[in-house]
Amino acid sequence: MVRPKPDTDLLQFLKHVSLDCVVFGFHDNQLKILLTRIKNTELWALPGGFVRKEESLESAANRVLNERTGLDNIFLKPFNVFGDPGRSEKNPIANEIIISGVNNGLEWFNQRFISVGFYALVDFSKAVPSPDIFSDLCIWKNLNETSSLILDHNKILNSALETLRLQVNYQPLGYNLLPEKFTMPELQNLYETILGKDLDRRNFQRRMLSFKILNKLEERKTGGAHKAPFLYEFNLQNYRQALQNGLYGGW
Amino acid sequence: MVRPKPDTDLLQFLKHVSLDCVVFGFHDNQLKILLTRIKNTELWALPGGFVRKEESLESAANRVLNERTGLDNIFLKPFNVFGDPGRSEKNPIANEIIISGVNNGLEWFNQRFISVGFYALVDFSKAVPSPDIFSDLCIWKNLNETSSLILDHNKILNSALETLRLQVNYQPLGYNLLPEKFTMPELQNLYETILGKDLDRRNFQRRMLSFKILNKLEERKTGGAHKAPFLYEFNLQNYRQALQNGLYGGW
DNA sequence: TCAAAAGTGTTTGGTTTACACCCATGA
DNA sequence: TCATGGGTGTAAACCAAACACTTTTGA
Repeated sequence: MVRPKPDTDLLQFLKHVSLDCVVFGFHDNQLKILLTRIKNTELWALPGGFVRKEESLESAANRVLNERTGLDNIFLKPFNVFGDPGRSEKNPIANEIIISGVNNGLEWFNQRFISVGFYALVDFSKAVPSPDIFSDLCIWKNLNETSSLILDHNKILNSALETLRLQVNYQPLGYNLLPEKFTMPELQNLYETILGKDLDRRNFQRRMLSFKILNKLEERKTGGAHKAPFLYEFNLQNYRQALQNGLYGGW
Repeated sequence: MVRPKPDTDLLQFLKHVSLDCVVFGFHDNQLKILLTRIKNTELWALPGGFVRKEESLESAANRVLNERTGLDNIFLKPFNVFGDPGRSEKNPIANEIIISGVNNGLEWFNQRFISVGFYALVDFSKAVPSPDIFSDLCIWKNLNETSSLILDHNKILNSALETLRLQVNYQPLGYNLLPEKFTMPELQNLYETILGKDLDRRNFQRRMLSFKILNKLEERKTGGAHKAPFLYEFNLQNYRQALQNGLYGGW
């Protein structure tokens, strides 16, 4: 097997094209975003990368996310393109590049980039974040801790959030963001967090169950205070089917 | 004023990046798509183009569409990115390029392209289609006449259609696709065409009016057979407001 | 034993659906 | 004059919002 050249050989990538990933996870009743901290700085960025000359965009995104999370077969979708001239000017990574002496690094990062934004949904409990060669840290942040990212990454993040909200009835959010087994309150909390509003506990449950996309398990989630809630899992077959038409309704 | 260099100078554009436009119009109760026919062939393509080095993606799309339709301020949105390796191999335009002797043309068209797909909504009655330098014809086609486009343009078209259907409650489709004054049956027909199913005439009208986004005019549309229907126009202020939350409902 | 979370059920009111009826127009 | 399309109205079915009561649990 031929080992891929290391990422420091920038000539293997398409010029002018990059990708940025907004990786969503859910933990402690909070929507989390995966961020990297650029080496020798306090600056935060979305995980991103470039596209190899013989690689599809989706493969590139998968590769990048695999490197950042250790996961395979991540659920991801392109949601927008960011291509304003000047958007990638003064990229702080360029400084890091100079320091680490990557070949043609400065020239590369001074290009104008058209960046394809992907959003990804991952199981928080399974992801193992790890930084790339430009960063010294890669961790989950709460949404309210993402206020000043580099370049136009806040714009990209907001665009992803907007897409997530619009597609809440058309994408398998719960399936990808929650562990295999979860409780109804956890699922509700996820929806409340994404939609940014409270939902009635009883109506939510009735509605969710009416979709016939959940299997109720015998087990309950013990350990927490208060009454132990039942565990559910997704009925994948019915779920995919139901999403074809959208989980109709305006929450 | 400095005149822009002619399009035959390909070096003024970003490498590896292109854009393809799915332009929708509505006429004779049919959804129409703008297509170009490649010179010296019977091959049809979506209108497309490249991105100047100092130009935003949106400006590039606007420029291309202005050239193809004569219209300014066209409603357009990026809806997807198409970047599979090989998608732009064997581009039939390359032959045309050889014939017309464009500088570096063959090399240019043999690149791998990441193409940004835009969909546009235009008033059929106002657009004046005209071909680009690679085509000898630019005309409206019905959806059912678009079966074998070049490269992956059918895939792009289908993706645009899917987006249109998903966004039917969130985008000002009627406002951009219909003339200023239109009848309720025309509006209904537009929705039926996009959604691909029949709607009840009376319920459609009640619902549309309940959104408060239409001004009913005194005039009626005369000339057709049968009872003359009233004309309406959009109440732009209310329309924009209403679209913020989506025209709730599952048709 | 009590506050807080979770399971289950019911009432109510608005919305959507499925219709019926009348009017206008050109063939 | 009549078939067809358009304007207006209504009853029934359905669904979603609001709310009550009971059960379980750890502090």
